[in-house]
Amino acid sequence: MALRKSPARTGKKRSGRRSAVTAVRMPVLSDVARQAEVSLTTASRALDPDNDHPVHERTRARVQAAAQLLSYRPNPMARALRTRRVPTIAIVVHDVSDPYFAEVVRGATAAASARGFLTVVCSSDRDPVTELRYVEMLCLSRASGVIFAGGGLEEANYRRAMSGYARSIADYGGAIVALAPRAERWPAELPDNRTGARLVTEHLLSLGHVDIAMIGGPSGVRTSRERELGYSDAMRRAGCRPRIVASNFTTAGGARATSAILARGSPTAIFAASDSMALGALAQLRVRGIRVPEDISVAGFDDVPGLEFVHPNLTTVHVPMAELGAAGVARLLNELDGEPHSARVQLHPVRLVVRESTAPIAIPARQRAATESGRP
Amino acid sequence: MALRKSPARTGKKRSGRRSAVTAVRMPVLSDVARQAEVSLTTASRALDPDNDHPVHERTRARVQAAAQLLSYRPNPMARALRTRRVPTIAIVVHDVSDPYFAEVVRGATAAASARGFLTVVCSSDRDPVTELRYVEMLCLSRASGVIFAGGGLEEANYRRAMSGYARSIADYGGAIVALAPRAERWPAELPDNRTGARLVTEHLLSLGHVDIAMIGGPSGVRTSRERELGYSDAMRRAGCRPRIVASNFTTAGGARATSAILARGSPTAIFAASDSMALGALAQLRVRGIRVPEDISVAGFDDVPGLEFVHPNLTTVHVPMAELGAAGVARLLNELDGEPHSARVQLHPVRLVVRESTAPIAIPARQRAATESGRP
DNA sequence: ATGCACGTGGAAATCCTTTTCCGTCGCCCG
DNA sequence: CGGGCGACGGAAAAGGATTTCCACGTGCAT
Repeated sequence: MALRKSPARTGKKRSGRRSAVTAVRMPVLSDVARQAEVSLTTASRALDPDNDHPVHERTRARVQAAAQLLSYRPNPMARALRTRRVPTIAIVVHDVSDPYFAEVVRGATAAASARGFLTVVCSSDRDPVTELRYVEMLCLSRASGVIFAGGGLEEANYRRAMSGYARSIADYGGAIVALAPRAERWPAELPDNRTGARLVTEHLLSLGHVDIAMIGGPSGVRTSRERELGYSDAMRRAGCRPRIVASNFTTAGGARATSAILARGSPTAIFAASDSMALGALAQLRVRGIRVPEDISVAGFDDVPGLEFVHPNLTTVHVPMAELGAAGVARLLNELDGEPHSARVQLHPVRLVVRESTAPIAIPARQRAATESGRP
Repeated sequence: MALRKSPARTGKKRSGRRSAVTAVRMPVLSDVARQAEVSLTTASRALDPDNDHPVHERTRARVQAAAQLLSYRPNPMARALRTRRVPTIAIVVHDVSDPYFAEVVRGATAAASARGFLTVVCSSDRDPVTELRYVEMLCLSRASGVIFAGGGLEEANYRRAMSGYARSIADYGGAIVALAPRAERWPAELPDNRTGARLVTEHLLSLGHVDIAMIGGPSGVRTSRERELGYSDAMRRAGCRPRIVASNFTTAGGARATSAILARGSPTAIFAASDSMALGALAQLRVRGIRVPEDISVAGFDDVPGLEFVHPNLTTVHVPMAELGAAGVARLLNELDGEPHSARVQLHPVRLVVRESTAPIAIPARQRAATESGRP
């Protein structure tokens, strides 16, 4: 927990370097007030639409004209100091270059910027310490809200620290929203992971597959668990035995997991808990000369952008990533405004997208016999 | 240019919601001063390693102990108000979900966070208006520095507005760094685009290709121009006629450009000015049943992560994206510290990465005859 | 006429840190 | 011994907006 003191040097060494031609000083509120011949107070009130103190319409117009004339913009730092909150929304992701998070971030920043909020993207690179450091920074700088795009850890120290920060954020009036299932009981906008996994699995089952292996996410991550649950449910309901090997949501991990699966007997279908891993599976199968979908069907999860350019086009579950990000921002703003909140967790529907990588099972006689007798 | 007034509502409506158990107020500097029995001034000086005012070692120790005891952290907003600068670095990209920018951002955020800076990622979605809006926000909030990861526009209004903001940033002591070639004469850390393009082209030429088409970037973007120049140079030096169709750096654009190229006669090799576009080319060639590299060789540019999982593995030019981001941060911090700056533009070497998508030309007799007689 | 409410506007406190300017003390030197 | 200087510490201003009181008039009711 020992954090570095305050490492951010603000470049104070060089103080005399500003451009020679002294630019006209940016106007401040008092300039506006003087120009409009009112007091600071009135100027502030006239310019703040949310302020409910009555200001005569004539006065307000005068002030606004003055502000316009001087092209005044309030100083965000002074405002932040006084209101004890900065109008920025932070998005904490595990990895910016993961296309899933990239999409979420895209949706969130667009929504935030449309409402005049800057967004800070913090990428923890899947390191809990880095993540906690970020969250502390955010606490200190009084970010209006924090959106956790990725799941949390179950580890005790992590959870304790995180709940401390969460309390502190709530104390100063900030809000928190999660976009992935977490142990903490925060407001959440979540994809319907379980249903999605059930849908893919049922799709594969309906194609005649029985031996369907799953590449799961890291254990201890709830998203993994939910997707695995959906898969297991469907499998068991169909009377098939689930078979999961854990991986880490990366393409390389997907490739490795595929090797592991093949080492223990080739299934006829592989369901990866994320598209990245499915891509790894595809690559691994190709180097082994196993055809998809002729020999093995492959399905992913997420429907990250660009999938239409991989071959074969991946069957997957569409998760509305950008929409999730935008919903997170909207939710955050609602919470900040103290509006009567909807249900704590809001589930976003997902849908199965069948493309080329899944096909009806080609049943060699040998294998049919095996599956029929193999389950007494 | 008309920007919305000050849309960031800071949630003032709900003011009485803070948690019932009044959390212990975060300690402020005066608490530390009282605890250590020194004045505010001394406390501030004792805690600031950069301050050169002498403080007795004993006093400093006492203050630091007090700060430790109270677990004091300076309030970033008050500090920012006073120093007129916030310790955040903004990275302006065209598109967060573009893997090229994602990598740059990853490198930059890692470097920045290691130095205690938060990074703001601003994604303009290739819209100049959005980009300008962001830059204005950054100006107002006095970001220490702005890194432009993408290129700028040549359009007059854009350039005028941008140079205004740049001046304003310089005025308050902020710094600007570019990671792509721009018209503005800012400090820059750039990939050696021209050499890279020359290298790929020479590679293709050395494989016997003569009819090499290039998929370029948008015209008016300097990165496009440089890469096109490297290609044209090499082509002309080899006595071959360059042939460029402009696209937009996206995968879809690459696919479209490929169609356009094929419509005007099939080359034996295609060089795309970015990997995204090369991926589009690969996809397009596949749907047309054209084999890579047997029928047509394809090369890209950037070496974005994950390329090892596409088939065939793409020959490309490796651009050190994360390194570029990190270098940008380092450069920015140097500028802020007013250190004697190195050359204004620092070129980062790139290197050719030959993989599977390029191969020696398979010369049908017909074609050889054509190329030999076709150029008198 | 006195009191009260209301609409309007202002003075000053507040947020918290950094920095400028000054004062004190001890010590050395001419 | 007076003056100057260096080391150290403090009071107060600055930074710019928001917000809490308070004041002043006007109109109305008592």
